[in-house]
Amino acid sequence: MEKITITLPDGSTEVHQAGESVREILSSRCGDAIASAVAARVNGQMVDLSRPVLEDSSVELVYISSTEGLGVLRHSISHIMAQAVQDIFKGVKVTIGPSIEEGFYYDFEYANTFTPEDLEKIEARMREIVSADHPFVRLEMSRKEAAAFFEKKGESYKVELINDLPDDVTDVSLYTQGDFVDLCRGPHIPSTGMITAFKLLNVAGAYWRGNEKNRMLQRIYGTGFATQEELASYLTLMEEAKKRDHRRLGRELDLFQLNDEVGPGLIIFHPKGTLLRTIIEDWERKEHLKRGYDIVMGPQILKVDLWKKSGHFEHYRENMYFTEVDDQAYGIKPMNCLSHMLIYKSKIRSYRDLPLRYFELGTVHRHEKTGVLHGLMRARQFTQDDAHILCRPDQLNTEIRAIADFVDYAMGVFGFSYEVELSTRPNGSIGSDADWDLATEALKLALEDNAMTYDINEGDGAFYGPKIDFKLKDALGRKWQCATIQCDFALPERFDLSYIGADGEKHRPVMLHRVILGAIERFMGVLIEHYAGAFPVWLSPVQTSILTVTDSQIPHGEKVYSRLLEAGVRCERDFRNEKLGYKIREGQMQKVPYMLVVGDREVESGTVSPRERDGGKNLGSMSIDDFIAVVREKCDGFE
RNA sequence: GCCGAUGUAGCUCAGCCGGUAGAGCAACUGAUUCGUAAUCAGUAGGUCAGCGGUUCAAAUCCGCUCAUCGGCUCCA
Repeated sequence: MEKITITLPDGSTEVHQAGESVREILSSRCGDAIASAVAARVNGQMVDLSRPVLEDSSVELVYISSTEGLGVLRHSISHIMAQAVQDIFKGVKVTIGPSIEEGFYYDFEYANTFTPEDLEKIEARMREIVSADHPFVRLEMSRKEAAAFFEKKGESYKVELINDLPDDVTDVSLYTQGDFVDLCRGPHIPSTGMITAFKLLNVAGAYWRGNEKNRMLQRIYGTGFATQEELASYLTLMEEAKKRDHRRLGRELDLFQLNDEVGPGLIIFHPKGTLLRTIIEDWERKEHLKRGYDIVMGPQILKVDLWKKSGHFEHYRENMYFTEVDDQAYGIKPMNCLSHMLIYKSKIRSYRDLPLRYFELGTVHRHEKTGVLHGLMRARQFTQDDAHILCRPDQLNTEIRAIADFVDYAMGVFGFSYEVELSTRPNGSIGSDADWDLATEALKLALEDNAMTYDINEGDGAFYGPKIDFKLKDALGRKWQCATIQCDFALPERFDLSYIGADGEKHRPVMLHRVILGAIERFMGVLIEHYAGAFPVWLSPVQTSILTVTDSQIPHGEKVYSRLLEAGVRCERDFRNEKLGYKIREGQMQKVPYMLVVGDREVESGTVSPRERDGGKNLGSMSIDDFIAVVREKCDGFE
């Protein structure tokens, strides 16, 4: 028997027989620990504990506590779910069932639909499979054999998957637990009995292979954890997320409404929502002016011919609204670029004039499909903090880097971290390959110059150019696309934009489309959920509320109110005939940062007693001016 | 747009096997004048999403439409 050398995580080595399984190799060494391992990593590759090791290798155990280990567990649960589903329902075909960030899913083809009651039945059957403690067994077959095997079972999706494997794949692996067999790369946990905590969550439709031209399958989502406690805390977190839902908070905090009588995807901003929005917009204008942008404004509707010229009519028509005025066809703008192009064209431009940066808080309309609408996050009318930068090719790098810095600054101000993605040329786009390459390279280079790490999203660019997307992460770790930078050679070409170079000849400028917060509506939605409605002082539409103890302090309360308004503090009065505790409770639920208690003591000394929302601390009585200073300090650097 | 679920008072929800609607909170009115998360009492509030069908009778059963929610595809 051949001997092999095994390197352990601590760097030590052992000699073993070739062909011993990972479990055999590590059992003496790791003792009890191996019982809680779900899989192993051999030379960096994830494998089953039962996998034989044939050559010199480094070997380590993978536990549920690691992200990968949890993924293995969840993936195994998805197999058990598939088994349970096929046990209970006849005529179900299996497709794919991966683990995902928060759990797992499995897609099935089934003539009937799964109901919530079915999920309970499936869960019950899964528990039986778990207690039967079936081992997960790996089988290897040639792809031909495997295809024939699944063909015979009528599992046509599996056959399709096998047939679509790259040509150089000769063998595939299958996993069985009990009498269930599935095509699968693995690895899996040793046996079904290892599972302690799982729950099926919901049923949803999903296209086969994510393509809307394909058949719609039924997807069952579930999740699993190492312990019941972790599962319970996950479910609690979901409840918390629900409480932060911006649609719910929007109503509770009286920020905005979505009304059926108005129409889907159309938002009415109430006074407080409008105030919040105005604060953000004022901040934007100031920050843009600081960075050398010019603020501009274009019309809401532009003639259809102009949209034909830009390419939007051809490439974006399904998302546009059209109208007619005096027998003339108009398109309602889904993007703000056209007016900006015409501003550029209104004069002859010199190379010395560039870059020109046109900024518009531009309201656009897009006909979004009904199924995607979602409160403020996905609306049919929204306002972008949009800008178009026209520059010389040699300025591209500096401009892109400056935008990336701007985004970085803005995310810091609002308290978000973010990730960066670069999206390349999609199908059906306009422009030459050379320009696309140039633009893509420019974006890439700027990111690298700024030392930003990024992922590449192949084929996900806009129809006119590649883009950098910034996905911000909120307090619950959810990601939202907000900022984007898009590089565009096509529109300057279509509009025949030019500048006079140092050589006295005409040259073509390059254009950057970019947003920092994205859509103000979406950004507000994200902010609401991020802060759970408890905005920092500088953003709070109501910064303070004055609470009288009894009616007799109303005159003093009014005085405080007008002093605060005058000082620019956003302020409300709660002079109702209610007990102080009642008013405080309400102010707390309305998430007002400071409540100013005004009782006889304050009247006498001409002061206020602020109570902090966060922590409920009573700051004691202070003069009105001192309180104004407290608010100003909290807003310092933002406004 | 696709798959599924849901739609009852401002909000959260109850309303069984069909017999013309109910609670809590909110609102309003009155009393109370109160010191850091809910004072008491009373009043009002519903074309049961809309339209059509079945039935002696529909919130309840059936169909269509609209909207919302969870996903898929798409996206700021």
